[in-house]
Amino acid sequence: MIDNSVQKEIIKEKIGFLFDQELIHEIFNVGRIKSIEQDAIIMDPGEDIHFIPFVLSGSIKVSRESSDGQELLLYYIESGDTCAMSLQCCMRKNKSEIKATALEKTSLLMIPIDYMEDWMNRFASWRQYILESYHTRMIELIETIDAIAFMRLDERLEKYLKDQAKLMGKLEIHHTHQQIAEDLHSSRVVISRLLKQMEVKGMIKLKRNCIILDSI
Amino acid sequence: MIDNSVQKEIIKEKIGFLFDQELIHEIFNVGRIKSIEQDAIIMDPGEDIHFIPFVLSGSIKVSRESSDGQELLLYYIESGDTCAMSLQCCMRKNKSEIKATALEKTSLLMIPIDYMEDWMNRFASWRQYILESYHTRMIELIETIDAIAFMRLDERLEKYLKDQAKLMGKLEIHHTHQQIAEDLHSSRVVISRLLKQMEVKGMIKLKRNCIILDSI
DNA sequence: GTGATTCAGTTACTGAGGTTACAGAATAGA
DNA sequence: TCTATTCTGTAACCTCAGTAACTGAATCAC
Repeated sequence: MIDNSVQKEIIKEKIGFLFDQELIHEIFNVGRIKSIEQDAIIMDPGEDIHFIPFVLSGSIKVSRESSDGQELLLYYIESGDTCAMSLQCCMRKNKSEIKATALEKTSLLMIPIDYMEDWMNRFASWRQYILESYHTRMIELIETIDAIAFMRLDERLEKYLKDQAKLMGKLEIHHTHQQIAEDLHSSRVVISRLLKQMEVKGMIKLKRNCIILDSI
Repeated sequence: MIDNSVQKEIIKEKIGFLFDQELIHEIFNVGRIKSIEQDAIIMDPGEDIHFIPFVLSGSIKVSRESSDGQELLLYYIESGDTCAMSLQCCMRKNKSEIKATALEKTSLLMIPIDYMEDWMNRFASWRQYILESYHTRMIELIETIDAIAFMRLDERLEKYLKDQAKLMGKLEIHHTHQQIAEDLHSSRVVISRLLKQMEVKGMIKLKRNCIILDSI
């Protein structure tokens, strides 16, 4: 139960406008706040899911892992959003299909899955939110498919850097080439090569652990 | 309105077990049956959506088109299923993001979008169905991402042929190499090359307009 | 049947991106 | 300060898949 008034204010600010008053009260009653450190793994493929996480602050990276441990970034979840995949997984008590990692220090509102079905039946605003959430993720998955199917790696890299900059709200990106290679499911050498080309073209500046964009 | 008793029987058989009696009656009242010829385009990117289609018989191929007209197969919709993408598109009166084509002679039950929100509020079985539909499509999209990100083209081709055979219920696949190339977003020459390799390995037999699988 | 069209087979070539290997720069830790 | 570790740059090489070009086989239209 959330009885800290500061936390209540944060919840109201981040997701309050989405739901009716009654639902907000129930959220206060059953929700828990959880703080996540940067780079902590929130969810892993095959894990059981018992809570629905709402992002109050910070951001989450959702990625897919192949059987032999290779990764691919699917989409980000920002403040006010939830992880649509967990919703139905929860309702069927399924395993997770994806991996979720905190991109920065992140604060989550955790709702036990037992309330999902009840809220689905009682609150139109909840239904609306869940449906929109699903829809947004579908669109983002399709965007990801567009990228890997139709774009060359240099274009995907450029998009990745810009997306990352937008998400974090600054032009410096603090990632190693290795990390970027994993997100794009490529290799470090190739990413270094392409980044160097972008630097020569004057699009970015390269430092150790840091890429500085010219513009978004 | 559906007053043909044969049609009613078909609907009951295909989707009746999913919904309560009252909802079935409403479906009879507002639904229309539409017959689609093989290869007919049911939906195109950018098109307005006014109806939700349920597949009663036949099957539908859903694909994504890039800006310059290249295609990529996303997933199939079989009897008893609906097109999740259209659901939310409808509710927000959005445009389609995808292209849907009939794989064979297909019979659709068309529901005007105006009933969506009302049914969402009134029928738990409808909510359940819609959520499951979204979830299934998400899983399939992720499977598609797995394929294009982690698999080589020869593996994808093999999977494609087997999926196609399962879907149509027979080992002969009546496609030209060109069609397969489009679905997999590759080129005809490459597909011909890989198919020939599969034939040499004894996995398939090749005829004009027809590929015969050894097994599924 | 005959010509036109569509489909499939094949060769030669190209290029994007992955791999291996190594070296030097930056940083952390003692 | 000295050493160990991590990160980046670069070169040489390889492979998968795409492209262009041409051929013959199958099928269609008349």
